[in-house]
Amino acid sequence: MGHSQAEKAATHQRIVDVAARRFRELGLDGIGVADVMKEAGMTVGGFYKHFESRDELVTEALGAAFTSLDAWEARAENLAQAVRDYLSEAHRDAPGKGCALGALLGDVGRSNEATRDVFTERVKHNLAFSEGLLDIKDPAERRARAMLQMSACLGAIGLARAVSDPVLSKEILDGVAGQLIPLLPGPPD
Amino acid sequence: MGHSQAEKAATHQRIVDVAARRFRELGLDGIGVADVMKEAGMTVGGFYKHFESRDELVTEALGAAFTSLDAWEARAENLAQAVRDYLSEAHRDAPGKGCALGALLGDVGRSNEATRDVFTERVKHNLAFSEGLLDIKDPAERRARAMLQMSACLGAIGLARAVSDPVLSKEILDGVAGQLIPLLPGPPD
DNA sequence: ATTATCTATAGATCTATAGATAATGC
DNA sequence: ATTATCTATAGATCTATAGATAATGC
Repeated sequence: MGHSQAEKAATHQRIVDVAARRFRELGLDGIGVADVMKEAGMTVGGFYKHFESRDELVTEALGAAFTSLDAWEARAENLAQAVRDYLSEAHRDAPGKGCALGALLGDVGRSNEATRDVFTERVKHNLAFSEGLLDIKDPAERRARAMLQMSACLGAIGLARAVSDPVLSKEILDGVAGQLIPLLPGPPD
Repeated sequence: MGHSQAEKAATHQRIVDVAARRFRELGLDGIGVADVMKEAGMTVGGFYKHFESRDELVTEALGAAFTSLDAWEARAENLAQAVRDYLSEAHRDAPGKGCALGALLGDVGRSNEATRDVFTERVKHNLAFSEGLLDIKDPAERRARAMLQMSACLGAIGLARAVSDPVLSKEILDGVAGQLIPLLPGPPD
């Protein structure tokens, strides 16, 4: 108790990291402030010295979930491999460290403006990145193609997580990846 | 009070219909038993003469949301028009009477087995229907194509609802529809 | 007699705050 | 002196149940 500014900053980061993982696993309403604090090694009372409200944690954790995934982008120059990684069983089974767009798509649609703004910025960012890698002349067509790929990946990972039949789940991952990869530029390997 | 069996059946249907609409609008955790009952014109006390638990209402309402949409299928022989209707602003803005796959995709991924089973059956049903309309020889390719279309539609409607920028939202609906429709059989109109 | 519904409430859980405690940092 | 954290709790909300009431239906 009565810790330093440096410790407070580290604590803050721990809270946000726990929330970023748990929100992706359990949904934006799936875990309460007290349990997030407990997992961060704290008790609930300290929470409001770090955040104005639970909503503020949601927006900050969503942003953190996004920036923690910038590593994906570095590897994503190979778009085909990026699609395979995205539509993998490993990603399906680890939403807590996976894509927050896919994990929280539905929740964000029912969230407040601030949360939807954070989400929207990431959608724009990812679309721009994707467009930059596509080998299509017409800008409108290129942008539409990027939107198709994003939509298909988000829908497929959501479906793969939702269906209770593991055979169907794998079929969706592989089937959609198989449909998307031929649409991409670069050497088909 | 002390109403007839016929009235009870009508009441039951009213509860399920309210829940089917509200769950799609607000998420599976977005409305409580008491509020569902109030909107159905009842008080909370009668609920457990109709359902063993809240979870039972969820599975029954999800099933009802699906069967209430069989009307779509009748009109969907024209696949291109079905995609346009699905990826329309009208559908985006009325999740309560729209596709429950799209509205509840994320929620179902975190739900219990019974709920995921109901969802899974509908996914299989819709895939089989879609495959039947596709003009592709190879069965595996035809099935994968149906999965791509479903994934893209679910992802795009989810994105269109999640982003706070209305221009981007419309762009996603139109862009993805524009990418999907040329892949469909039938006269391009 | 049975039961569909109502009012009322127990018990759990969640957000947010109050006040105490023990460190930091001027 | 300030503050980061703790314990404790107020007040709201949610699921589920108990017991009363007024109809149905044998």
